[in-house]
Amino acid sequence: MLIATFNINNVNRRLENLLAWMRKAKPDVVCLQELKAEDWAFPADKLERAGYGAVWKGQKTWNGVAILARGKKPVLTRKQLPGDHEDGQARYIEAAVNGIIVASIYAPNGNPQPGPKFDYKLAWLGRLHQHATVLRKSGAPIVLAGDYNVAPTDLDIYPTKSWENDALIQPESRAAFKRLVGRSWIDAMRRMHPNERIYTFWDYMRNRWPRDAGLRLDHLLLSPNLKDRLSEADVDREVRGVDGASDHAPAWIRLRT
DNA sequence: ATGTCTCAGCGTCTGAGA
Repeated sequence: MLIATFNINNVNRRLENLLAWMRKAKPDVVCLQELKAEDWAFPADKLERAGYGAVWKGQKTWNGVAILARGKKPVLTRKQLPGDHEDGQARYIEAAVNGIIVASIYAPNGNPQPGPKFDYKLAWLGRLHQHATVLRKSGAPIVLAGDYNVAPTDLDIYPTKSWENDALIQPESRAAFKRLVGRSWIDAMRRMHPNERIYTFWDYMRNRWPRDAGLRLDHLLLSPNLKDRLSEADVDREVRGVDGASDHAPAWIRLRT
């Protein structure tokens, strides 16, 4: 079973890119982030025609997350992260697919830092940690996939000083991610490629794609009971190079059935 | 400070967010 995460950066603007990649990669499950569409504007009919059922949580202009499943509709279990009733941002959706609980995650960017947006990012990652623990203790197999907006270590960013003050690599951001992963969750990409520089995001600015000046921000965390099923993990980098591409590429894992 | 891209709105540019 192939499970992918893809920050699409506007699902309607880039629907043709998404469908072209899906025809080629044939993922069983796709977690999407940054839909940038309200619920009514989500292209469910077109995805259905491509063979995928979907659950989604949209929002006007910003954020928005979805889970797609080939040949079936995911069974929705949650549409928001617990822990803050005031939080109306569409950054979390969770569903059961093929016996696995899958979450599509879009963590806050957190810039500029320091400031309220950075505080919100750290608090949000803390809430995710709490909820991830609840999920893990349920004993179900779980995949937490999405854009965490954290490059966990210096191996997850090209050698540079340009991002020194950016929320994506601050020690507090990295510590929050590390706490979440803890000793239980498996960072699937790192498990399969312990020492490689692997990126999932290349900023539009400053020629960063042609220079391969990327960051690894999109992660698939597996609950420990999925350890022996993980057979492959990679990034479909070429997707970043096509016309009208998102600034992220799809990251994916393969699980033995 | 800049670079890129996109969208919304007191709109054919500007500010905001990533």
